Amino acid sequence: MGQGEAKVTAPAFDATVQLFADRQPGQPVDPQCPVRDVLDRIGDKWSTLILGTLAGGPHRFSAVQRAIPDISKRMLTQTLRDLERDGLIARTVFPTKPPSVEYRLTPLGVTILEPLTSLVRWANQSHAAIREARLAFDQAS
Amino acid sequence: MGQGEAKVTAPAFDATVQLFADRQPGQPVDPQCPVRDVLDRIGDKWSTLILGTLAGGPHRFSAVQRAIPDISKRMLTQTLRDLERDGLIARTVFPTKPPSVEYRLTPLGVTILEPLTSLVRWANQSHAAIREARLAFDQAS
DNA sequence: ACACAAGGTAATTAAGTGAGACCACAGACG
DNA sequence: CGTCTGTGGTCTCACTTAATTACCTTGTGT
Repeated sequence: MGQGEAKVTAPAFDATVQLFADRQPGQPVDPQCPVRDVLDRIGDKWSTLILGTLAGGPHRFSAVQRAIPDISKRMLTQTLRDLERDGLIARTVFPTKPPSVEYRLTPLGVTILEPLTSLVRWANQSHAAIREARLAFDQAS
Repeated sequence: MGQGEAKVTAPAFDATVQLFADRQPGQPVDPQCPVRDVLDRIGDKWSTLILGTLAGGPHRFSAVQRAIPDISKRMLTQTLRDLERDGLIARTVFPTKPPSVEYRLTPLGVTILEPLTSLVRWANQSHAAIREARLAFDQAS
């Protein structure tokens, strides 16, 4: 075996395969390839929700927490820091009476909204089909 | 406070905000919204890599494992099952001499390639900038 | 009988996540 | 004066989930 397994069923797939980890068929995946790196970051539980919130404009710490009520302060702090470290959001401290902190998307952070929106659109469109598939799968168990 | 924080800085953001969890500003996020549901699934360590592999055509279990060498059999089995449960991939058993199993994308699974490719393209384009930002952030610690 | 491979499961361990106490600072209240 | 509130966090601990290592089952060629 090993020959003729990976038959391309549509030309559009070629581009996708090339984009994924830019590897040759049969070659191992680079563990530090951009795809894995990025998906590890935005694939967590909160990053996309925070990015989606900040897409609506700058928010203060407590404002983000109000927008996403079921996030704990610990996770909010950590996720914000991770996003800041990756250059997707910027943190600005204002020396007001009680010091307030504002978070906003950087230009780089803005650029991720497009692919993210594309994924969100797919999620909304496909959610019903996915739930059906789950139901059918669970009944056949 | 609470007023005027979420100032929209560009019209494109509106659509994004609407897509995210289809919530009103100030309203809490639905914990079961499609976005969270989908991102929980494809946001894990291996799903996207498997989808990217199967984008190149049907693969047998061991072929997927060869394509992604650093995945354990346990995770490969589980991720394949989860993707099958969600209707993104189909599992077909062939009663050959040693019974072989083939995994392939379903029509629904094919439709996720487009948004996913969009994200992968962003990852490749932005990886350098992200690594720079990380370096700068870590030096300023 | 023996090694070997495909496909999968069981048990163990590492990582992610959450709840809540605590801190520093300033101002308002009593 | 001493306490209370609000902001933007940090810290520790317990818990839930993800992920790795190690084993099992079935068939097959030698």
